[in-house]
Amino acid sequence: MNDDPTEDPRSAALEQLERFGLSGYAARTFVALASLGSGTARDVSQVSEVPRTQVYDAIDELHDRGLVDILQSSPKEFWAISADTASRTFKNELHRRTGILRTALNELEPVEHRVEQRGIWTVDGQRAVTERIIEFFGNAEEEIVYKTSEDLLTDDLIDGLSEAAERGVSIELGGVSAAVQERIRDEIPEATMSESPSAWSDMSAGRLLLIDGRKTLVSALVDESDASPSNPRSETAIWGEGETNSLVVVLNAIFP
Amino acid sequence: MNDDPTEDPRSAALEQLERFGLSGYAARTFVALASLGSGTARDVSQVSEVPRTQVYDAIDELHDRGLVDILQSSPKEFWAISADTASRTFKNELHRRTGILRTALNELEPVEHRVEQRGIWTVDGQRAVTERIIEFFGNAEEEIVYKTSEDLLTDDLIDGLSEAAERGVSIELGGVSAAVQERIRDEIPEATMSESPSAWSDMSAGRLLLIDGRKTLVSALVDESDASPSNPRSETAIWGEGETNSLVVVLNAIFP
DNA sequence: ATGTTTGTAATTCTCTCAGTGACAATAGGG
DNA sequence: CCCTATTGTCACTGAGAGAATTACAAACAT
Repeated sequence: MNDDPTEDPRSAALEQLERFGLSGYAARTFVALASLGSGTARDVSQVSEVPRTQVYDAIDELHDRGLVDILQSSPKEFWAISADTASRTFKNELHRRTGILRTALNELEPVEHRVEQRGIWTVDGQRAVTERIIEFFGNAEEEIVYKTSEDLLTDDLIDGLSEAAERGVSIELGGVSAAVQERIRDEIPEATMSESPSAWSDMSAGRLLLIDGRKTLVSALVDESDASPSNPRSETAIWGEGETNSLVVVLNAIFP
Repeated sequence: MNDDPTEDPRSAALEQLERFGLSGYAARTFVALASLGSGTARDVSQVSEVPRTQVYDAIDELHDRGLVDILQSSPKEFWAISADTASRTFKNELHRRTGILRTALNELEPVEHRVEQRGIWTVDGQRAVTERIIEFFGNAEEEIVYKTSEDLLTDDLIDGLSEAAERGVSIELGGVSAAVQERIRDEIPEATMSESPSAWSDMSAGRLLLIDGRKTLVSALVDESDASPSNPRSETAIWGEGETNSLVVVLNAIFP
């Protein structure tokens, strides 16, 4: 995946546009028009390497999406909306659609979304692990113990902790340096913090979460074979729920 | 398109998930798991009508996206993240990706994004027309004259006007009732407003925009053949730019 | 009038994904 | 311990979408 849009803007834009549902031709046509400002089918075809006869279909697709305006003349001329307007357009559409998805899924969701006592579940990927932790923060009722490698402590997570604290959940946060402790004390004054607590200091890096003594999650950072410099090394986590869950039992024993 | 997620949540969720890039099987599997909470391949297969043997691939896809966790046992058990977490996950991803797209397109964009003097451009669709108007608001330097059917005056547009007003652009807003005028005066005190100005009152509904005397846009609402109750009747607009542009000349003559 | 450019349409090819079946590994029950 | 049902993996087929090419008529310029 091309994550650095300044390095190869053309292919970065192409990738995103296609993943937003445009056909390959439509994406290439739009990128061509965006760099040209405006032009005819011929112009577009030359810089985009889309067959000229297919430019018209691509333009239809883009016009329907509101990304391109058409000048009815001969030859027809096409005009791409600005970068800012384009990303605004997408953002609006996607915002609307995540809203639809949210309510739809909430309609479907069963009342009890609880999980079995036994068993250890797996989650992979830094983003997914973070999301899962935030979800667990939201379910906490009494106590959160969270020890983390400092660079994994994103704003999302701090927000989640902060909300839990406001509900009256006691927070114990470990692994954070004195400097960051300072910053967090502003947002979550109730939290107790430590720099390198107990057994955790031994672990290379990763996270440990204990909630209400009955739900837990541990993660480790792994160097993958295809580790690219842009892509942060990925994370693997396991979690379990329930008083008798083996993972919960073990971790409760280690971190009293 | 299924726009009302409370009416048929299942198909609404399916549609959105697929448009976010999931395969049909993955989408159906996730919806099944979301209503089940958790279950085995067999369970999923029964409620989703995905062939049991394909559930595993679908789960892989979902696990990679961070939407499903896996219990390594026999039989394997699968667990869907909550509706809120799911929509959060998508929103984050899409936010990130629109950001990439924005910077990539800005890199590509030519310095002069100006359009020819002659020619009349077309835009279709309420959303696209609104976006175009906001874009034009952003380019205004001295004066905006905007007459609109009241129900088309969304918050987006008011924000755009407000920003322009802060830049020192004079605003003349027409077609708004006394009640709405009140509300707007709070946000844009500089604007002058009128209820049904000059020739505009004759037109059924639509919008008229004049910017700095050299750019203009007119729109009309059209009842389409396939007009569904959910889908608002669509809008068609034309616009032109330049002192000598024929549309600009005509409209400047009508609205002095 | 004539040659070129432009827009539309029909056609072929390719690749992804839905859908199906074979088969080995595993679990559970007698 | 053996037998049967279930589970997970793989390989295959077929249908459909989209990429790419060609043919052709209308519009335009000279």
